Amino acid sequence: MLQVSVLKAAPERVKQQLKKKNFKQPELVDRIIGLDDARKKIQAGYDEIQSKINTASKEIGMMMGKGDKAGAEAIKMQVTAWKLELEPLRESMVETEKQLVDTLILLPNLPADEVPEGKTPEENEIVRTGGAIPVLGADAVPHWELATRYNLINFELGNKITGSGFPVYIGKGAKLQRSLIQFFLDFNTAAGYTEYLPPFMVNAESAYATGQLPDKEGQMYHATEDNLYLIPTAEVPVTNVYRDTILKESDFPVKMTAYSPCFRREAGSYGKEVRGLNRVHQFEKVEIIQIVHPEKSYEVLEEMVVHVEKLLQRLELPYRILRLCGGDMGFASAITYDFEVYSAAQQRWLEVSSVSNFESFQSNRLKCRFKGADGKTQLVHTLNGSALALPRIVACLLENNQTESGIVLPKVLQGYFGGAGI
RNA sequence: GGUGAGGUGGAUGAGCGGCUGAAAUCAGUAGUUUGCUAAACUGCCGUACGGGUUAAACUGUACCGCGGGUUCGAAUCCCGCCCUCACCGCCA
Repeated sequence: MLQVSVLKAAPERVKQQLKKKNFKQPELVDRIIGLDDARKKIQAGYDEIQSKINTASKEIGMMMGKGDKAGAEAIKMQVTAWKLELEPLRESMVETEKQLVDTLILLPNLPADEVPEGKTPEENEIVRTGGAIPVLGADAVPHWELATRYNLINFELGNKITGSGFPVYIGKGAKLQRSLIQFFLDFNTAAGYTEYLPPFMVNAESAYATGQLPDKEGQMYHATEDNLYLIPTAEVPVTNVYRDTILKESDFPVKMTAYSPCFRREAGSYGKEVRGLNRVHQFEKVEIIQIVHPEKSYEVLEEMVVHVEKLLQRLELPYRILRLCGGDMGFASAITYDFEVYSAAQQRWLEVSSVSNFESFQSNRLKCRFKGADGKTQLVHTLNGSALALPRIVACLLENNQTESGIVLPKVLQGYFGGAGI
């Protein structure tokens, strides 16, 4: 959620920025400013009357103490009259405030200056690429066939137990998952991230604070009996560690990493987009999160991008880093870098990580602030990224490293896996 | 699932209709002092939205889990909800 003060400081510039994000109702900016002004005016009137009532009530107390019953009664009459004036003001204040928040919540975060213009994924900017795209033999097959051939993943079994999009990992397939998780967590903690193992379900308050509610309600599985949501990413529980807190500058940077399964309903997908591991309802992911001083967030963003890049290099996978264009970015993000790895058998790029700076958009709802050197509290900046999401990494590892005699794993995984390949 | 207790500022915890935005202690912070380590003493130390100021000072309102109610006046009384803890039952 944006701060009203940001809109007020430069409404026209905000509208321009919203346009870049492909937001269709820039007029809401003026509406919000109007509502805020109205709210202030109403509150000023309300406060004034309330102040008179408070003063009068104290007088009554003193008169009663002195035994001046008649005097007290006279003031009581006056207070009753004021209270009648107060009621409509209170109603319109609550109503205006509700409208203000309801409208403000519709505005996406503003894109950073370096975010490219554009509306579709085709307009994303390729920042750099790395690794070599392997040349596969004519008999190369996609990962879902390899998974079956070596009995690593059973998709049909998942259908039986739960439903489509819930793959069952078996034997070496399961161990590969565990190896990757272990490797990622080790790599992240070595870089100074503190490991968390968070709850995999969250309450509505937490889901709201990180922005999953109300925007993406349909995306999450909801256990209605207990009103809890299955997390779509570890970002939700882990970022909420710092909900309603005021940090000191010396607490920066807060660096957290967490493994979790992620649950996503992913309505509306179809065809080869969802084949095999390309898109599933439950998958494993290791997330990195930082909470930092606002002046440092872009520096930290670069650091996180390099960190994720190193992971891909260690895995020896061909990758590319995209800077998303305004129209393709997420609602809460000020800038996002997507990481894609090349799936050699499917001959397409698959997204495996997304690193974003939310600036103060998330911390505003999260109420995560810090007290600066000047003694003023202000909002922190939050950033997060996947490091990494497993399914598509597994897809590429299988496809790109397939040989006639089996699948060769990158060196970095061999120790974790307990073998050179499958 | 049953029974009981309770939710107060960063923490512990007092207050149980007006003198309480809230004692005290601890932590934090600024300073004084003693030769260091350390201790003692003194001041400061909640958040949000307003007014005010170059900036402060100062000042209005709200907030003692959340939402209602009673009252001239509520942290304090009443109702509903949420949550936590303890014991019992069940269970990994």
